[in-house]
Amino acid sequence: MTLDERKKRILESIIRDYVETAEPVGSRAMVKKHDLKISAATVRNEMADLEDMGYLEQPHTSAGRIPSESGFRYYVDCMMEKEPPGEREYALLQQLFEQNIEDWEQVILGIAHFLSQMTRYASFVIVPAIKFTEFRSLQLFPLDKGKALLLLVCDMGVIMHRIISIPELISSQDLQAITGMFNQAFRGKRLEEVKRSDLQLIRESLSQRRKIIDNALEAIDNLLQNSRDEKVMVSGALNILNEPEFKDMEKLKRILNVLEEDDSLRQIIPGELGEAVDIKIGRENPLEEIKEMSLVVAGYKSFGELGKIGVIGPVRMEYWKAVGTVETVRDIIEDYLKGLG
Amino acid sequence: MTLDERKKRILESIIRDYVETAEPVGSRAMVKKHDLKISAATVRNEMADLEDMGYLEQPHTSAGRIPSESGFRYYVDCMMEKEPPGEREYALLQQLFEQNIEDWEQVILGIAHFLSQMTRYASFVIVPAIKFTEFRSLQLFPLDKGKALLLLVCDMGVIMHRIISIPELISSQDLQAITGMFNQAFRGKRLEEVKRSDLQLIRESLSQRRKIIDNALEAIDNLLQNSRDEKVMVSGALNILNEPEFKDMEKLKRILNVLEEDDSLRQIIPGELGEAVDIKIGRENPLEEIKEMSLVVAGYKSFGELGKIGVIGPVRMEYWKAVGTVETVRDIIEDYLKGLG
DNA sequence: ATTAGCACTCAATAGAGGAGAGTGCTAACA
DNA sequence: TGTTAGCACTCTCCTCTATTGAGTGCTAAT
Repeated sequence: MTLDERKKRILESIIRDYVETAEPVGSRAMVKKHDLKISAATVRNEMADLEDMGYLEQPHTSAGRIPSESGFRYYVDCMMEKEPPGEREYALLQQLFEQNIEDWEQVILGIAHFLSQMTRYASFVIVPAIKFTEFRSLQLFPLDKGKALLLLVCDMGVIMHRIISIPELISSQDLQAITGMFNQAFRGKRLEEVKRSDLQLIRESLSQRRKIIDNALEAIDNLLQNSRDEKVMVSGALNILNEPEFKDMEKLKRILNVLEEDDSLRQIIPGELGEAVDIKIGRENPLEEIKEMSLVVAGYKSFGELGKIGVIGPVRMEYWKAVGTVETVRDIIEDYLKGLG
Repeated sequence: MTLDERKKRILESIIRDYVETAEPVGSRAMVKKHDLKISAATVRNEMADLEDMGYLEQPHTSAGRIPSESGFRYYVDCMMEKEPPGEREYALLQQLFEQNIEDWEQVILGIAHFLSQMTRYASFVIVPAIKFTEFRSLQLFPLDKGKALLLLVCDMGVIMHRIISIPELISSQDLQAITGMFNQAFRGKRLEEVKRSDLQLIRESLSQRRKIIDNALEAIDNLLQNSRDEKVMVSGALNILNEPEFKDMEKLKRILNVLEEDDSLRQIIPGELGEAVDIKIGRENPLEEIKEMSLVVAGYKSFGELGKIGVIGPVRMEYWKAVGTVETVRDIIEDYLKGLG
């Protein structure tokens, strides 16, 4: 279904006006504003056609037209030109990486912040679980009062620690022996491979130091459990307060609640993502709560896993800007991660 | 300024009704509801008195009365009976501590969550900086490619780490020597005492390994910087969406923004706190943005430092419940921390 | 000191009328 | 045949005007 040039121009004008003002667009006002070289009556005819095709709709008989979700979809698929961030913003983003190279957490936060600042929509960053990093070494440090620090070092700069209990009167040789045992067993394995079954194996082979090993194993299991979860970060959720379509309290509450809860958010975002930026408009979203919102998501490869970034805003979204920004940020992230590996 | 029994009863009835319904309370309806043994006319007279005293006010001539901020203040100071959480909730709270003993972060989050769930207001927890913990030991582990893990262990279970660069060809003896140096210099000191000047001292005394020491010092400095900041956690900010007084978008935005930004929040909360729970009602708050809200805060001692927990809600607050809950949670936290020290 | 009675006030609600923006249709035009 | 001007019509939004009703303050009686 392809539109002739004039219909396209009209559709685009309506979309741009509507996205800007959130008001239905009338034929006369539009002709004036966009300086189209045709009369309002002609535009009305074209609008009627576009409405028949399902790309426009009328809130009521005597109002202007607004783009339907199919209208936005057509625009996004066949007409849209992405609008990446400008020089200055781009520089700002890169700076983010340079400044906080040591602190990946900070970088992630910065990315989310940048996305929401740039687009004025809510943004999210999902960092995949780190189960694919490789185990490097394990250390036990005695602390005081029968406690020890268990330190788990992996590659990719992943380091985790826990405090465990140990018998008060254990020799440092014993401790070293146990440490060696663990290292032997785990060396070179991926974290996801270190399953309970492996842990069980060690437990059996070293029965004389059962207590301390049990504790250590439990701590490790716990750490792995944690690292198996992906991390979700949201920024700028309050931006939706500015959108007139959400002036209704109930709607607002529902949406903010979804954005606040990591689990609901995870459900919203598509599981699989291709190379291209993925766009879900309104009812294309599977979840009831956000059937009035649009989602712009991109996936990034992080140590072989799939991470996701994106923005979430009203259907009346500046898709050109959102897509341009999300895509740019994704590319920068991937470059950065490539540099690390 | 003390009120006679009847005036107190009337004031309390008005406060209870108003807190529940958010509507001005009229004489007739009140008499009926609370089954007071006096006539509406009498109540009207008393109300007029209470209004003269400044404890009540009228939105307009022909509306009922609502409690003024002074009215709430009088109630809170002279009449209120705290209402601590019930058995079940109390048990829930204690469970929180038992389950997550290893992960203080989790506990804090749980506390904030509990507070906001119980009271239905926004809650916050401020965890003081850990500058008063004592340095215990420092370790350097070589990782690959000229990198090492710097591990800083303090008492109270505080552990921090950073990755630093080291020369690729350094012997493990050298590394140990350097580690020993650091440990010597820092042992037993409080983190806040480890100032840049100390770091400078070490730097000079070991000039031959300048590069690695510089890196280590920078990392330590960085870590200390981080740990010097108190942590702020907010939960249930969206609860204010339910309060009818904030149905105005602009007001809502201002308040949510304050709750979202750690720094603004810090400014809101009183710096010094005594034993008792502190209550700030409406305009008693110094900051413009929350002059329409009330604050219930309690301080807790954490390793000699002052932490804070509390809730923030509309002036029309269930103070009895808020105070009871905050106080109970504070006590439990202090008990728990005492057990740790 | 308390209460019943009554006139008065004022916000909230509903309805009516008018203005304005926009449409669809028809007929004229290039 | 595509485009345009003209016009009647539609429908929301705004304003203006009762009307209602909860609540008060005052007065006089108990």
